Amino acid sequence: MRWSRTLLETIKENPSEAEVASHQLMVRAGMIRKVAAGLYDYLPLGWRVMRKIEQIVREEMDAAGALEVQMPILSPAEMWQETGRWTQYGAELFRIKDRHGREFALGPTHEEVITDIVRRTVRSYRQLPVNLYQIHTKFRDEIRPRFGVMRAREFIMKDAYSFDRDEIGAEAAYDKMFQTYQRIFQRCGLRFKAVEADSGSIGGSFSSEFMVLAETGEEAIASCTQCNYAANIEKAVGKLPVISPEETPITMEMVSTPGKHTVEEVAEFLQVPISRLAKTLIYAVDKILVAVVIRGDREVNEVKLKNALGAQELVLAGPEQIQAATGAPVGFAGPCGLQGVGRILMDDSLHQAVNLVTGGNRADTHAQGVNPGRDFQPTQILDLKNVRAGDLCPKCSAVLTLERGIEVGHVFKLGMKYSRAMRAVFLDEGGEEHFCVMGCYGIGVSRIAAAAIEQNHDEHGIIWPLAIAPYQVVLLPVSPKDPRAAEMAEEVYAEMQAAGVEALLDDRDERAGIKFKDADLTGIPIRLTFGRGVAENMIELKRRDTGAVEMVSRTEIAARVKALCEKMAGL
RNA sequence: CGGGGUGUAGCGCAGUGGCUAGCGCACCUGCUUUGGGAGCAGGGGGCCGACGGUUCAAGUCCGUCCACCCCGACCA
Repeated sequence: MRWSRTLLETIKENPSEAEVASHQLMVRAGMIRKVAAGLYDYLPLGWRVMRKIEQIVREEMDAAGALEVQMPILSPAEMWQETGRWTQYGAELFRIKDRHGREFALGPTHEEVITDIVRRTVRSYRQLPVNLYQIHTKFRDEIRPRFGVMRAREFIMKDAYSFDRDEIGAEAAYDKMFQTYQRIFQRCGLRFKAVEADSGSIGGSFSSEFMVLAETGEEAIASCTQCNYAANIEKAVGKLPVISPEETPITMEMVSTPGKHTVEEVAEFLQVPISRLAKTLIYAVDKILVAVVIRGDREVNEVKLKNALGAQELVLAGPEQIQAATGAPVGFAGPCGLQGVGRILMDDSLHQAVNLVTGGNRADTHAQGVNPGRDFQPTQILDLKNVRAGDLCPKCSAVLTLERGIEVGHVFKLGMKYSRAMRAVFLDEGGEEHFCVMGCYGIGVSRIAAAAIEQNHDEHGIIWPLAIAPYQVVLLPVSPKDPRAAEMAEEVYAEMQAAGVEALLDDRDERAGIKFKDADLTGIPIRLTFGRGVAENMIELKRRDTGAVEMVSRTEIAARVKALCEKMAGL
């Protein structure tokens, strides 16, 4: 491709709306342009990257035996009602009505539609297992779209769904996809980590996320410094030592704590460490109030709490609800004698803890010397806290660290959630009917591009991994007025095309500085400069990643570039 | 949804209530320049987010709405 014909406009200044490097660079390099919040045009350069990523995904999915299909973006409300997700998915589901008033969803994911395909197609065990996938646009009305295509309302996703006759088959399908995903992300040149994850609104029994490690990632990951344990913070479990187990329990007594309603204020006032406090949070869960008691220095993990309660909606109770439930204003709730809630859940950080300080369920009052089991009876003791760096690994008890990541893939074991709700059944050898056992597997194609930039850039611009670069080589004649250089660039450009190398010829009538800056900004892995060396039939070859420069003779250039491409692609 | 911020040329930004709304970049023409975002000269491009109000006079003040960005979404 000739640069002058690509409608490729770069800009010098960062757009004011872009915060993170990938967003800034994608806009500056002319890859994307914002249409509205969370909606982007993919311009020619950006779209080439998407197609590169799609192609890698497609090749690996095909190699894994999956079948590509295409489902409609619109799906009828009835299907979503069958599984209950029409109401459960909430405001994130884009809904529209047709001219007759019939309701549709813009697909955020396609479990319902794929299950409908299978229930209408699969009748016999002989047709199983099957794994169907598609690559197209998904719609999610995100609370807050941000970071460019990283969290957009419309994005490109590969979604795959496996159907098996039993758990053993489903397990194998899951493992196959897990391995396939590792290959895909490796081929895309990403540094990533697979972590245990919560299944969220997709459901199912177990899931793993593939995280690209980056400071700007929206997800927090806990991982073990010794073994291979790694989990999303939503799911991660950390062990911690119990508080002073050898201390003898003292008598519980009320103390006056006027105006002290945060844990920090109470700890300071009573001169005890914050970890000695047990805070009591009152949640409103589907109209019922639930108390959660947790160590003062710890945070409740609402995903864990939701899962423990089987709840869909979870909000902290308002001041009136708290007053009604505890008899005290906000800040003085405690578990002892607490009558106004349905359940008292205690985080296991307080298991065997002694002599705690809690709220007194009376204004300006706290209780000291509180001992769980003696002074109050939790309904359940559960792990409900967020892991912190320094907690201990649940598998091997080594220290856990926290990192940040960008979720680029997620694989789920779904079980029979959808096949049962939508009656996707088959007959076995004995003529007996069974539900299909499902798995589902997503990859954020557009997010991979952003994640790759987040991991691979410098102050000059993008540094594409070769496999997903929009072009592999940029040819740069330094002076348009130098006919020998221009001519040689044209010849080499033709040779590149003949050799199957994707080349971009910078044929613009621009000064050298502009061309060099743009070559760096757009991040094309190999740059060929036709300048001073041309008189001696030499071409300068520079790698964008290492910055290494070498002079290559005119006769060897095609072979050299071809070999370097193969090396950089890891072939 | 709550809080904060911003809307002026394609992009980045100036602009005491007072003449025909500016600057840099980008764009077009010409001349010079030519290995790291050139110089000079000339030029094109604006519903100043929308609507309503105050005023002799509104980009500027007031109100309402809209869009976009950031933080938060309840940790007692």
